[in-house]
Amino acid sequence: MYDILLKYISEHATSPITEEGASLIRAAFVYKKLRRKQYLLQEGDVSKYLSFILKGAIRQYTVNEKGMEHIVRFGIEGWWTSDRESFEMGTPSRYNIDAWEETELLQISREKYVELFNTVPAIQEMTQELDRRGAIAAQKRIHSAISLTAEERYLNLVQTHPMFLQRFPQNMIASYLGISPETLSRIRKQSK
Amino acid sequence: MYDILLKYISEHATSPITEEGASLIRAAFVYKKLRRKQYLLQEGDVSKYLSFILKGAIRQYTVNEKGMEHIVRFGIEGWWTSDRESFEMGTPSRYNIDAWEETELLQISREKYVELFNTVPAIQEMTQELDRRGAIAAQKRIHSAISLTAEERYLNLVQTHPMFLQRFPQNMIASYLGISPETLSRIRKQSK
DNA sequence: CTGCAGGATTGATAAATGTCAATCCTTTTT
DNA sequence: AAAAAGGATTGACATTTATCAATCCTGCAG
Repeated sequence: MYDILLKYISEHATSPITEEGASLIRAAFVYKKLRRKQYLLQEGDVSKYLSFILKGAIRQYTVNEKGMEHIVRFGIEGWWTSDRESFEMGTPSRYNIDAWEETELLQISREKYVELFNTVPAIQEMTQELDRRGAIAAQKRIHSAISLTAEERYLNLVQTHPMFLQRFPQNMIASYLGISPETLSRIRKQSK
Repeated sequence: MYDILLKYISEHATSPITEEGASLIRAAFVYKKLRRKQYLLQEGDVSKYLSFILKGAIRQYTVNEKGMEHIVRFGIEGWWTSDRESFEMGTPSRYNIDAWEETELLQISREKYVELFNTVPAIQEMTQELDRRGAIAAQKRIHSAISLTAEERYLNLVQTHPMFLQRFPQNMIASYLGISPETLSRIRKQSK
């Protein structure tokens, strides 16, 4: 179970994980299983853990006054999830995170993460690598949101994250793109 | 001149900068001045430097086939600029960065940055802090783009970055918000 | 099988936003 | 002081996208 995580870390770090590092990692992460629709985080709560997704699919979203959901992030196996602001600052989150598919996680608390960060070089390197990729991806998504039409954003998603289309229903894809489900349906028909 | 940078770094790091660290920093950063409208980076070029803005105002944007500009980022004194993807990967950038006001920078190359990162703890800490803040800010901007109306996005900008409104013309603010200048003009009239 | 629940699609219509062209300001240049 | 340039505003109109309501699917629970 931890092998998947250890493999992931070493693939995203430059230095290898020592046997001791591996033990520390195994000791710090706790396994958790979520059923479909189960919350990992609810608005108003503090995001206590950073979770590595072993299997399954989750979404992070807000709910506005009118009850409309807006998905800011999807996650599937091999991705991490948490509300970073809440996790790092200890403040209540404005987001919900829940499982769309039955999901298995490995979770670590902030304290243990900081500890690992300072004792296991591969963890530090992986963090930097993920920050880098995250920053680049965020920039692209912002650019897409402000400069493309609904159809272009959809076609872009098909190119960049086709797996999302397999794993999440269309109404969630629409929410992620910032358009209504009806508009997405029409775009898809249009695009043959 | 370097004092502004050193002060900035120490304010965003936990460990203090040693005298030796300060010398290394001074040796690594090079001063550069841009006139109004001068490019710091042009689409197709590689972003060779990470720049700290001492004074002035810049924007990072794309130009599409129709010649329309879309601003993804503003920068003023105390902010950093570069196209991160291009800077880190050495790939040609899709963005332009140019000076809106006359601007003074301190620039560092990737090689020197990596070197500083590995020898000056405060640089490493500052980088982590900036990544954290950048990730949180990016998340908020994505959320704003997919879930708010044009008017709400504008009012949100007024709250979060009022200085942008002072420093950049309205057509650039509109571009940053992903709306047309006419729409922004009408929103502002509307909002009394 | 049958019925239902969760989505997806479709049509009609409304609302938001973009586009184009004219005009109005201001500030800078000559 | 006049002219030019860069923005901002306004009106008319076009286009995109949202909203609402009615079906339509399709998989699965009884």
